[in-house]
Amino acid sequence: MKSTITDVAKQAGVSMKTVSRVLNNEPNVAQKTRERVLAVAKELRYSPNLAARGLASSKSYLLALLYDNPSPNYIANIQKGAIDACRDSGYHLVIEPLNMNMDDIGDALELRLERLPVDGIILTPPLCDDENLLDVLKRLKIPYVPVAPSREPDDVTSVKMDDVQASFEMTEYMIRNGHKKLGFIKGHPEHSASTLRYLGFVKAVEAAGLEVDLDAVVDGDFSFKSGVKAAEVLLTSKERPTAIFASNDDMAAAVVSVASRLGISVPGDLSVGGFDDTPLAQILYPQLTTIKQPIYEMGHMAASLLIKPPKPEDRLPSYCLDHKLIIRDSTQKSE
Amino acid sequence: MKSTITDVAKQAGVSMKTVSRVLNNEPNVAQKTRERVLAVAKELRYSPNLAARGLASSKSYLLALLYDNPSPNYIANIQKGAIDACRDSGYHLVIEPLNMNMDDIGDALELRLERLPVDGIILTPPLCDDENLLDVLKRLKIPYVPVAPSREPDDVTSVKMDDVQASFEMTEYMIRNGHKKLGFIKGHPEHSASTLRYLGFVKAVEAAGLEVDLDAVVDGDFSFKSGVKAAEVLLTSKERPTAIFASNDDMAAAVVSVASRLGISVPGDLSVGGFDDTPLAQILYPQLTTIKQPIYEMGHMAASLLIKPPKPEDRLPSYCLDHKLIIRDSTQKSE
DNA sequence: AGTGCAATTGACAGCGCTGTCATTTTCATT
DNA sequence: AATGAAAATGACAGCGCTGTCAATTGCACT
Repeated sequence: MKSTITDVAKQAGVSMKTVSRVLNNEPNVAQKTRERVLAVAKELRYSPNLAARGLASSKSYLLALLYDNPSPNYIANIQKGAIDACRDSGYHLVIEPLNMNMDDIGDALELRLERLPVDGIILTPPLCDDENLLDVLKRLKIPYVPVAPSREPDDVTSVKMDDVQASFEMTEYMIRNGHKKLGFIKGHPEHSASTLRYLGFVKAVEAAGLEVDLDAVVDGDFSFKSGVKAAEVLLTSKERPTAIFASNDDMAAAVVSVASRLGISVPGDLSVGGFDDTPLAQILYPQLTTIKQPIYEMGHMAASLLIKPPKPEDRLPSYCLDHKLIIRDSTQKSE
Repeated sequence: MKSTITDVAKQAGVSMKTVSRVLNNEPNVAQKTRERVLAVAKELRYSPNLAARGLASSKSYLLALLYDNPSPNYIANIQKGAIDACRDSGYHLVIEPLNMNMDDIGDALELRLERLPVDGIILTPPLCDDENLLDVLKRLKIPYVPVAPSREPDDVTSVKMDDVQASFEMTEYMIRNGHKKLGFIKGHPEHSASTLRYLGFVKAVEAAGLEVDLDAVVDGDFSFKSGVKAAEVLLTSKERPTAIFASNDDMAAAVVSVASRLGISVPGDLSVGGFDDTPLAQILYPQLTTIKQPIYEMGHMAASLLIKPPKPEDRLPSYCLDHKLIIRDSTQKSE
């Protein structure tokens, strides 16, 4: 039989309210009382009834993760991070896939929120840049945290990574390995990350006193297919690069595939770098050198910020989390 | 201001209880009354307070999805199916990643369930075969639906697909295309699907009056790497197969990759079939002919079964959902 | 010992809904 | 028109918790 707060109160010889105070970490409880209550609660394996709590406090103890991201991997990691953050705080995560292409996405969200009011929302890209959505959330006054938004809103805290710096590091790593002829494959032009990653590449090249060879910078759109096209251009040009940095793993995989078809050995004749550290990066042969985004960490941080918002005075406009350059087998020193 | 059931009751000129009955589709309400209440509810944009409902009815209107599956794609699809099923019934889905390798997985689950009691649980593989977990669920008397379990429990309804039949169809398709020398790459020996898929292959070969060439049946473990090894064996043997059926897409991708390295053209010289229809299957060049599992559908069905359990008299031991043979570019007629 | 103030504790209502059971209405049948 | 059973409706308590506010206790200081 599940025990209630009343059971704990009786057993500990205090009032329900005091038990409630202890369980919610409210101040003004004598240390001794607090310990006794905690001990009894543990003994009785008490855990509060979420519905009752929610009803009384008009909180839901629920966070929602909104997404419309084609990458299951990205979503899975964000989810995991958010769930882990929720777990210790008695919160839970509900997930809400949303379809970007529907015309009335704002209404759809509003309807969902009416049915299931949540205490906060995690917005993942590309949803975090949708004006309709943001308007609805502001109007409904629901706290939210955008993950990796294009433009940082000035009124809410967001969570992100530094694409420019990551891209800089990958490029610098290649240059440090003696590569001078560098190729770059851009991402989808409408994706803000594309610009940033290219920027980091340019910065690193220039920082090394080299020059960006614009003929070796090719457009792509993050798809494997576009990577194939780009790789064909780069690998059949007369001044073939010795290293190619693709803006994501799918395109990097395409480079490896095209190289293999053309009899160019990776990493012997060509180093290849990707971005994202998708499962693909380890499936491939050779395994891809790539950038691991702090996806899990961003999910974790976003949830934490919603559960325990920092005081207004030490609110940061955004939290930038650490990425990691993962060196695997697709890159090596230039001969 | 959010409206309550009382508002609707007043506006419709009935009692709260009648409104409640209408909203819960209970019988014994005059058709006229029902319509009136529904109209008012719509007008007021009323939607019930989940917490209050849960508290009063001691139901949670929450379903949990338990998983420890390395494939984000699989999970994402199950989730999507389950969520869509929940959406129309006022249910919501919370997700619970669980770690198979922890020693006290049963306790961990029990703890979670104490904190967040749910009305039902969807168990995905490989969790659905864990005795500890099943014991806990039975003891706690929480309804659950296993998805694609190895052994069908006799007391609960499960949801699955027909691996044997799917595998049979792929093989038959290859044979129908004139292939006589067929290679097969097995899956992980401890995964029940491996056996079933191999069985379907054997059945189809024999049904066609052919014989299974055991030299062309190679072990694998579902990983890309194991696929590479298997492909090397198959493609360098003197009696090279004209078609290879790999037990999953990762291994099929490995076959394509090895073939390309060896100068064997796919599908010109070699047809390749996979299983799962992972995103990889479409990323690859050529795109993989494969089997699409009804993952979304299984998630949907599992949730539906929990939300609205069939009457005991027409309970089925399991629901087998339709897979689909997806013919893409990695297979063609044998010359 | 007496005073005042802060720290601690408790009594109680009520969050929005559903379950129970009593009451009223409807309607086929005599 | 009278009767009875079934259908429709409503009154009310109470689910388990927290917010409000009042009551009590502890303690430093006269």
